[in-house]
Amino acid sequence: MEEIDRRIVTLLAKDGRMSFTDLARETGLSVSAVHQRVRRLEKRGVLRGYAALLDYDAAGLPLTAFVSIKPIDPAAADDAPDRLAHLSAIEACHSVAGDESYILKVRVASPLALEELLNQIRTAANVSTRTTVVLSTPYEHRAPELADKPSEEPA
Amino acid sequence: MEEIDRRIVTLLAKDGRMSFTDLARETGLSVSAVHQRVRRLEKRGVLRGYAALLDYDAAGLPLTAFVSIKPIDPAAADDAPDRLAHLSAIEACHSVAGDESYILKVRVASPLALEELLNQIRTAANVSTRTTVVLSTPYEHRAPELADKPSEEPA
DNA sequence: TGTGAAAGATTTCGAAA
DNA sequence: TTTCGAAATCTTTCACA
Repeated sequence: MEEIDRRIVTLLAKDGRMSFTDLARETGLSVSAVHQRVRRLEKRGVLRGYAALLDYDAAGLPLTAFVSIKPIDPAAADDAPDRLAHLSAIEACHSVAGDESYILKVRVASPLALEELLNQIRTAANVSTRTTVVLSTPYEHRAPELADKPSEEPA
Repeated sequence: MEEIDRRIVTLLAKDGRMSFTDLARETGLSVSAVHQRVRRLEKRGVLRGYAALLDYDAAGLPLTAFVSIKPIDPAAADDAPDRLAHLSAIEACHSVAGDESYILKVRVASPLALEELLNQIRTAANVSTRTTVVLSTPYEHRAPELADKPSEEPA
């Protein structure tokens, strides 16, 4: 990925609705050239999609938490992500190194909803949970600074 | 926030570039009515912005980690988020309940870059760190399911 | 890969209900 | 808060360098 593509990706990471016209102006390319590059980045999977960023308080999901899970039966097949995918309160699932096997990020409406969710997680995936409640979020979803040589792999 | 707004927010959370024309069709409103609602949701802050979702491997930041931090001097002013804001590798900063005070989500290019980042975090905020490395991410950034009564507060 | 141009969609905004 | 309509912009594709 070259400089121009990195610039395009950075701009779209900051403003996912930026127009091709604006991208063209910012990059010094023609509109069609930018268009072509964006399509290529999408097809390659570098740009995975676009999303609106929400205010979760206003959206009725004011309680965020990180839930670390550990299998109760370490011998059982590890398909926790699949078993939990139907729970829409789970925004993300990361497999992690360390004592526990996954960290889930969850968003719920209330402490009661969190309690119910934890029960669902435990029974659906046969895991124990350890929950860290988020009190406030100074910042989130910041766009990264793309460095010099992101993925020099051949197509 | 009423049903239609929730529908609009949900649709934009899934596809941040959906056109007003499509939103209108999905909601049964006219294009301008949808347009006005979106603008109002943006002004109210319910829609906080739009972002492209990246493939961080392809973007050259293949290493994700959660860094929990704890102040070395518990009596010092707690301004860690401000002191860390300049580090662009930090994607998010959550104040949390529990033994540690913040959880940071970071994205870096390599283990070496992570080591350097941890040093910067420790010196910039005078904290100790505990790092959990992400091995893989089954899913992330899933759109929430907005419930019946998200924020019934008066304007 | 790049460019410019043209056709077709979309966005935006004022006025009316 | 909604709708309609028209002007301004944007998207998309094409032929060609």
